[in-house]
Order: sequence, then structure tokens, then C-alpha cells
Amino acid sequence: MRADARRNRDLLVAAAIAVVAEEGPDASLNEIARRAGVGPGTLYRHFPTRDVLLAAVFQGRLSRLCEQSEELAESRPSGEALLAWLRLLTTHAMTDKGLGARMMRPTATAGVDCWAMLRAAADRLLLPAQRDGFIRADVDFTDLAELTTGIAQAASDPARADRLLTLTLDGLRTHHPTSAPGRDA
Amino acid sequence: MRADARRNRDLLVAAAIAVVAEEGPDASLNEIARRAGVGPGTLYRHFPTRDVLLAAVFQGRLSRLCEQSEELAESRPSGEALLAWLRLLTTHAMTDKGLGARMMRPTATAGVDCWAMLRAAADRLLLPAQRDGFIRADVDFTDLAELTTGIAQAASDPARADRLLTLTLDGLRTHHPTSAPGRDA
DNA sequence: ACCTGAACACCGTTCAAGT
DNA sequence: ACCTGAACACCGTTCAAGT
Repeated sequence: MRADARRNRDLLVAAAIAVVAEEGPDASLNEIARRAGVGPGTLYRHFPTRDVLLAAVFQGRLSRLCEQSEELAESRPSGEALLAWLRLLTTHAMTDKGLGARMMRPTATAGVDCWAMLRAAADRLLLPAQRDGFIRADVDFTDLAELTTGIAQAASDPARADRLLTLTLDGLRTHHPTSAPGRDA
Repeated sequence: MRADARRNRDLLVAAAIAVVAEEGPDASLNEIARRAGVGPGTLYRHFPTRDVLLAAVFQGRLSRLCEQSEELAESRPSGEALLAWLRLLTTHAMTDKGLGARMMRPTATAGVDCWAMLRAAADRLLLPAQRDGFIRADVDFTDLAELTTGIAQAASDPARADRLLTLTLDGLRTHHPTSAPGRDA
């Protein structure tokens, strides 16, 4: 890779990080190119698709999230660790006006395989929590990903997202029926 | 209202219904005007904002949803009725590529007060379900609206939406702790 | 009163021309 | 190899001119 090409690529990613933080994932690509000081053609050469550029923007935050999954797995009991990480994931899905939510899909596999990385990070916490009996055995990563991104998209602010996440997690816990209403009434 | 104005308004709504069904809530307004056979200026005269036009498109589906709430309240036991209606609401939020989800916000009050109508319809089922002890007393309409729209936006297909809704509702039920794990572990 | 449609500033995307 | 930037077809929105 030629030196000037490398330089332009870095300028574009930096500009994209800034612009996406301001305007969200639908930000103008021409604006990003302008801010990076290159022509629009140069942007398309490096990033043939908007999603490829967004993946580059997303990459830093994603790897941090994976690290945090490892830390939590070592430092906390399984149920607690999963809950804490899901909170991080939800916050994550809300950043940059929905960029996070947009990248947390199986299809958003551009350059880095975001979905596979997230699944690995989640399973590291989910499987122990299921083994220890805190979470239903039939829940999988797709459930967690869709529920957290959904909450992140629909909640009006972080406090409400936290409330919805708490409510939802009660549904994922293992069941302890006593009188079992809700069936006959 | 002059006769030709009335006629143009109706043409615009009809065109909007068709185009939004195809392209979703971000459909081109010029395209809608074109399809209605009027100039773009005429569209803006009748609907100063995109959301006002979308509310007109949404209105029919909304009133049907309110009727269904009344029917369910009369014909079924409270817990069952609420669940059935929430299924309808979720389906609803998925129609027209996210138009439903977009209108289910407090801000989307254009012409018709969609939010107030939905709240009335939901409370008709939620309050009895809470009185009968099937749903937590601290859950309110905002919780239900955000959870269903979130699920609708994040789920990849109707079957998955149904699964997520079921999981979530288990979290909204009244609690029956037996061994109460998830705290200490 | 209401409608028209040309006009403006923008957007995403492409591609000949340059170095 | 890579970059440039003019160019194209589109978009949302406005507003003078018409009836």
C-alpha cells in the first residue's frame, strides 16, 4: 500500500469518526471526504460501501467491548458478569445515534466480522450463566443481540434503556413457578 | 375547503399509502407528489411536514388497532387479552418498513394524537391485567410501547419478533420467587 | 384560495483525466 | 497505482407566477 494511500485512508477514518459522532450513521459521505481533505472518488476507492466505512469507525469500540467481556468473566460471578456486560452492550448500541445498533447485525460483516466477534464475547459470559442456572438454556446470542439493540433503538434515554433491560432480563431468568397464573384467567 | 383541494389531499394520501408500502417511511416526497399527479408545492401545502403526511397514512391502521383492543377486552380474560393485543401491536410496528415504529412515539403527534389513542387502547387491557395480578404493578404504557417497537425494529422476521415478545413478557409477569437465584452467585 | 413547476442547494456515485 | 474533481441523476424545499 502506497504511503499517500495509507495516509488518505487514515484521514478518512478520522474524519468519519468525527462526522458520524455528530450526524450519525447516515452522515453525508461527501462531507466526510471534504473534512478529510480528499475528493469523493478517493473515499469510494478505499471504502466501496458505506457499511465498510462504518465498520472501520466501529472497530475500536468493538474490540474494547470484547476486552471487557474477558475482564468480567474473570472478575465476577457468572450471572452478575453477564448482566454487567449486557448493560455495556446496550449503551454501546445507543452511541453515535444508532451506529452501534446498525453494526450489531449478521449482515454487517465488512472487513472485520463484527457479528462473530460479538458472539464470541457474549458466549464467554452467556454459557457459564446458563451452566450455573441463572439464564434459560434456550436463550442464545441472537436473542441477546436483538433484545439489546431493540431496547437501545426504542428507549428515549439511557435511564429508560436500563429499566427496559432489567425488565427484559427477568424474562430470561430460569423459571420458578409457584402458583403459575396467567394461563387460566 | 375547496373541492379541488379536497381532491388533491385525497390523491396525495392514496399515493403516500402506496409509496410508503413499497419504500417505507423515508420514501421520496417528490415521488409521492408525482404519483398523485400534483406538483411538490401542493404536497407541502397540505402536509407541511413529512410526519404529518405519515400520520395520515397511519391513521387507518391505528383506529383498527383501537377497535381490536375493545373487542379483546370484552371477549377474553385479562391476561390473555393483553398478550394477544401486544402481538398485534408488534406486528403493527413492523408494517411498511418501520412506519408503525416511527409513529409509536410521544412526539409523533401530528393531526391525530397517535400516542394518546394508543395509550387509551393499551390501558384498557393493561390495567385489568394488573388488577388481576398477571402483570407487575410498576409496568406502564411507555414500557410496553418501547419494548414492542424495539422488538419490532430489531427482529429479523415475524417469527423472531414473536419469540422475543414471549421472552420479554415473562419479565413483566408478577414474580413468584422460589429459590431466588441470580443475586448471590 | 389554491395550484404549478422551475429553481436552489444538497446528496450519492461515477469516471475521464491527470500525476 | 492512486488521486482529482467535474458531472449526472436524484432529493427536499421554496416561491414567483399563474388560475
